Amino acid sequence: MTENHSFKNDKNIPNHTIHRLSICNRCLELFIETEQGKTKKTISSTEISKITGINANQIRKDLAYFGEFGKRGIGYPIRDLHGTLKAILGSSRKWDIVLVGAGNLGKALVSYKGFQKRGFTIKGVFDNSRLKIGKRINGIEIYDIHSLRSFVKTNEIKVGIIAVPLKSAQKVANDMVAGGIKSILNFAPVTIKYPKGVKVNTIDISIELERLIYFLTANSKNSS
Amino acid sequence: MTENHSFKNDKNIPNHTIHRLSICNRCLELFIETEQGKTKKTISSTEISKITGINANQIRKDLAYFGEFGKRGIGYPIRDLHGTLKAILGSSRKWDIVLVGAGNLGKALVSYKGFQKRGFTIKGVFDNSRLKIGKRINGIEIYDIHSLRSFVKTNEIKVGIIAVPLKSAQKVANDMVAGGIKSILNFAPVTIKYPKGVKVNTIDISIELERLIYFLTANSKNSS
DNA sequence: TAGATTGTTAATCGATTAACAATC
DNA sequence: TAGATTGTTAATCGATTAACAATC
Repeated sequence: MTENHSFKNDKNIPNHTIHRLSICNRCLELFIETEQGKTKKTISSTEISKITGINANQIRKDLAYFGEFGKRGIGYPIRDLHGTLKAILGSSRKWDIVLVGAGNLGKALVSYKGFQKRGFTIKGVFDNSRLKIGKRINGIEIYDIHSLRSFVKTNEIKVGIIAVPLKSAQKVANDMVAGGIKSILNFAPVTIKYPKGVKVNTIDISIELERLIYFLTANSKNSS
Repeated sequence: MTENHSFKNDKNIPNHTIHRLSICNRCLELFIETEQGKTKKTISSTEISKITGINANQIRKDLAYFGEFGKRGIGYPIRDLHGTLKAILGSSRKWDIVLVGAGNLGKALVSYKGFQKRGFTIKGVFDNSRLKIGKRINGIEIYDIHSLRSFVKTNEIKVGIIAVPLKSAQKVANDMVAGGIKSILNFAPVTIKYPKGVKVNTIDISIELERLIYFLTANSKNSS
């Protein structure tokens, strides 16, 4: 069932729009599986606002960048909207990815179920430890880090995840880019340098905690 | 060696400022440990810009919200600046946290070394599985999820991490808030509802990947 | 027709970048 | 004094919110 969910994409899409649409997509997905969602045919921006926490005006605006998907006075057809969002976000396609680092975090990521759901398949896990190379986690073989570059190239992989200690993160990123990877999700707490045409998204867990902490301390001073 | 790194905090601090200062803090920390960093006494905003990738004007502006830490014509005294940043970000204090969910991700987080470095101590891990309760990961005992609320209350814990499947995430968040937790880092792919005065930061790994993917697909159309 | 809700324009708000006087 | 670099103001840019005509 390959449906056609076409959308335009001329304008300059604001940075945050994609993030919000991703959240809408996720919430819609969950909503469709509820009792209510099974029977409901359309959903309004106000209702989407309620389940996502995103301002309704903004939802309409974000969607409008890609086309007109709703009916005035009615709302958006739920299932169609979900299909469109998936198409916009590229999660209707399948994406092969590589994961570097078979430590605790790497293992957790390999067994993370959310990936399959959104069309991501881990094609190979890489590590530099003799003790790990050749073994398997979750059925996926751990390869020697030295073969990363050629593996990426021959399999034409465009997406990579870095889950190694900070000292080796930049080196891994370089290898990924050399092999042709364009999108990197980095969990190492370093600022990665990369050429134009490549995008790196760093998730630093400590930094995320620090942001929360700042809020705590700031609030204890001037409780707003 | 409890130094005094005072700073003012009257103004309304932009949202992104804290995130950027966190990155500066991390990069400065790494820089101090390099050969160059060991001897260097001061650092300019341009130099910080180079190691962080953040615009130099912005770095100066971000710092200016909290005080005057540099000398015109000279730059910022490296070690002092680092101390000030730690004080601003609250990472010079110790923070006790609880972690809920002893699955793969939970295990990875418990053994994550970055926490200690930034003053976070996991006081307890909680799970609902009979098989896990009573066992230990990394020396930290796994408690029954039912004791979460009272544990948080008696230990006056303000920070919690959610690493459970999406179906139980909201319930866990409610218990945390009921116990007095103010800051929650949530790894479950759901939008958590929470009362005023509490802050929740959700890290959804799939969504982060989707953002990268959008960039890939958008680029293949109009390669800008 | 009346009520609801979209798509879009206008108004507001906030964040980033540029520029420069102050000063080491 | 000349060069460097801060702290801060002004200019620009972008994102969010409000408002409303179009229309189901």
